[in-house]
Amino acid sequence: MDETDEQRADAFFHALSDRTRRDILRRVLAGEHSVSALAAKYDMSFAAVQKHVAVLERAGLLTKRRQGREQLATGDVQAVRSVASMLSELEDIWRGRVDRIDTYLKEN
Amino acid sequence: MDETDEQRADAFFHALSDRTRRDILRRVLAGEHSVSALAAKYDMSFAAVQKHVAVLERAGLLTKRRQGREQLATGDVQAVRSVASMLSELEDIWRGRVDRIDTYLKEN
DNA sequence: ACAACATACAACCGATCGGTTGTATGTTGG
DNA sequence: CCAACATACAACCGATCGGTTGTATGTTGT
Repeated sequence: MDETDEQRADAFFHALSDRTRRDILRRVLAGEHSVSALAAKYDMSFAAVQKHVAVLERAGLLTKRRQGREQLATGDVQAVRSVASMLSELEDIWRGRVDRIDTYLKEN
Repeated sequence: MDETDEQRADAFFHALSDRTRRDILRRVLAGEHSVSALAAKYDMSFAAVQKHVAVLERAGLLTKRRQGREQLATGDVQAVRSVASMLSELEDIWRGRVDRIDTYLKEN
């Protein structure tokens, strides 16, 4: 967990901390959706949904590809897995199965 | 993912979205620490650290037990695992291995 | 060509966040 | 007993968040 990883973790967990964004992520993991198609599903403005998509994109949890006038969003399962691996690291710490404790907790 | 689970997810991911809180969680997963012992590790006020501990506690990521005048905090690895299982669910959606799609995405 | 559509982004607003200081309450060691 | 310690919590502050409306820019179908 270096500085860069901590920044990625900040972005990941922040992006996942909002219900609407988690719901959007589920949809785009199931398949490509345009931003407007996503916006149509929620009781909020297009701009609000567009910003949620942007947050997920900045965190690396989805990518967009342009097709004509639409922007198609797809969930990035590898990013989801790297969040999962951050949690595994926590589990490893709990198990005491940490190779170099000092990198995780600069003691004491 | 019912309403209650969504609330838990909100609390989990919000709690994990802060660096200091993730660091505290690592420490208390490795072993019990009093709130003051934790506070001593960070360049911020005791009150700030106490609030971080409270956020982790409200999310269920740690529990406290009183011993004399100290409050000893321990990380709850089961809570960490239930966050991991929320991510597995996302992976399942990506794989198309979702039993009841409608419960995840009330289409269309 | 051009009207309608899809997207992006800025400005703004109230609410929440992460930090501070100060105060109150309980616990303990000498 | 009481001074020092450990914790909790309220009030406050600037920054960020999640939402809004409005505007600009590109793309498309007819």
